[in-house]
Amino acid sequence: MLDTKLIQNDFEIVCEKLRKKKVGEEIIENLRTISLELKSNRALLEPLQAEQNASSKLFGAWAKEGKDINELKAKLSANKQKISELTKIVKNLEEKLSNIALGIPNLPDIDVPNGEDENDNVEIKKVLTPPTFDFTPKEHWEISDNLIDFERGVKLSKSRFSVLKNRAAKLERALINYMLDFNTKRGFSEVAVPYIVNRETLTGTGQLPKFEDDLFKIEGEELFLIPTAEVPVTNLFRDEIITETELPIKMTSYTACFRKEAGSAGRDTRGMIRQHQFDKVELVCIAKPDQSDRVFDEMVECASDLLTSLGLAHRHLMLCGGDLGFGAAKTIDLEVWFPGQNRYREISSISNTRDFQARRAKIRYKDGKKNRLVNTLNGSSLAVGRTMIAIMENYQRADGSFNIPEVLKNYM
RNA sequence: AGAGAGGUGUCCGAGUGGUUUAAGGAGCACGCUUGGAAAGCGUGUGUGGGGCAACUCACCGAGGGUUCGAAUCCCUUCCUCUCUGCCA
Repeated sequence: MLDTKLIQNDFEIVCEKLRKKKVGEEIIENLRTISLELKSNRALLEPLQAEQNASSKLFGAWAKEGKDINELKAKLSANKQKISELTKIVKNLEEKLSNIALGIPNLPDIDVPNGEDENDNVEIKKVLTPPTFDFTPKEHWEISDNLIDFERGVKLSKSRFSVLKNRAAKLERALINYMLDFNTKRGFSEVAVPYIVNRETLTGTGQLPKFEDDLFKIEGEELFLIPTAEVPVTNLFRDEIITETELPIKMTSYTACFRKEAGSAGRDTRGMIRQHQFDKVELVCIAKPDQSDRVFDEMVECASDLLTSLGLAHRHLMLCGGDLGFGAAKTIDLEVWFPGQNRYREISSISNTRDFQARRAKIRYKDGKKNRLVNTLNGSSLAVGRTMIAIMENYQRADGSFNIPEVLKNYM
């Protein structure tokens, strides 16, 4: 959520920044109008409430002394009417305001490049060189004939579900353990969290109210399957005031993730790239505003080094404004090389949301006497399924089998 | 799932219609004291909004209602605990 004071006072700057994210000015204008209207109505309401409070106190005293209270009572009744009318107006405006405010995306950082979509993302650097083959490299589903069972995944559930067998199942498990250990050594403490969360939790991180269609909802309950560990882990601190000395808090968490992939019909239907259920090891950090850039770099480095340690060639991309997610002020994607597809594909996405989620989720820290909003950051380290198929493709041999990276051998 | 009890600030906890303007305690911060610390004493200390400020409004799980006035009474709902049932 954006700071309504910022919208009231620096309207032009907010519009300018949101243009990068392709948000129309009418929405911001509307938000500003309502917030100003709310402010003026509150200014009318509050003196009435003050009077009501004071007079009601008098009422008690007078009644005790046996004074005549009929006139006072009439006055207070009339005042009560006015208060209830104004309260209705104020409540209504508050609701309107929050409905609009919760649907407006975060402002991008100044160094975020302009651009329409993923084609305008800016490559920052490449790490490692893609391997060369003396045969035509295959795609992962050609390599993994007996290891990933797509047909039975569909039988059990529906399309975009799969079953891992034997060495693939074991590799998946090895990767989760390896990733968690790697992150823990970098100072991220491990947490295990629920996979089913409520509406408040999803509103805190920004998935709701706007993106309900992307979520699996539990029938008959106000509960949803998590689309990423970012949701429960960030919300660990919802409605809390953190002691300043505890910051930054750096966490890592393995969870399954569930996404409807509502908008991606027809994309990546073949193979394991885009599934309704997938495993991911996530990094989540809570930091003071002046720490968050440093923490962001640490997270990018952690995920990138993890890929390097697995011998996987990858590149860093700075997302342009048009491709930036709803809550992100700044995002760096890591894309790993897939020889079978002959291209780089996303395997990690690291974002700084600044105080966008913190304002929604009311995550604050004590700065001397003042409570201030923290910055929250999240990033994958890494998407496990995609890492597994990247290993299959990059370590494949001519006979259709594949090797296991050296660092994983102790985990297999 | 059924029955009972309960949800008050960072924590514990008092509070069944009118100085609650949320007591008291712990913790925390600062000061005094001390060679230093502890203890002791003093002061400060909930959240959110408006205002340069004095100050002011709202908030006692959430949402409605009754009343001139609600933490307190009524309704709805969520959650926690205990017992019973079920279950890995």
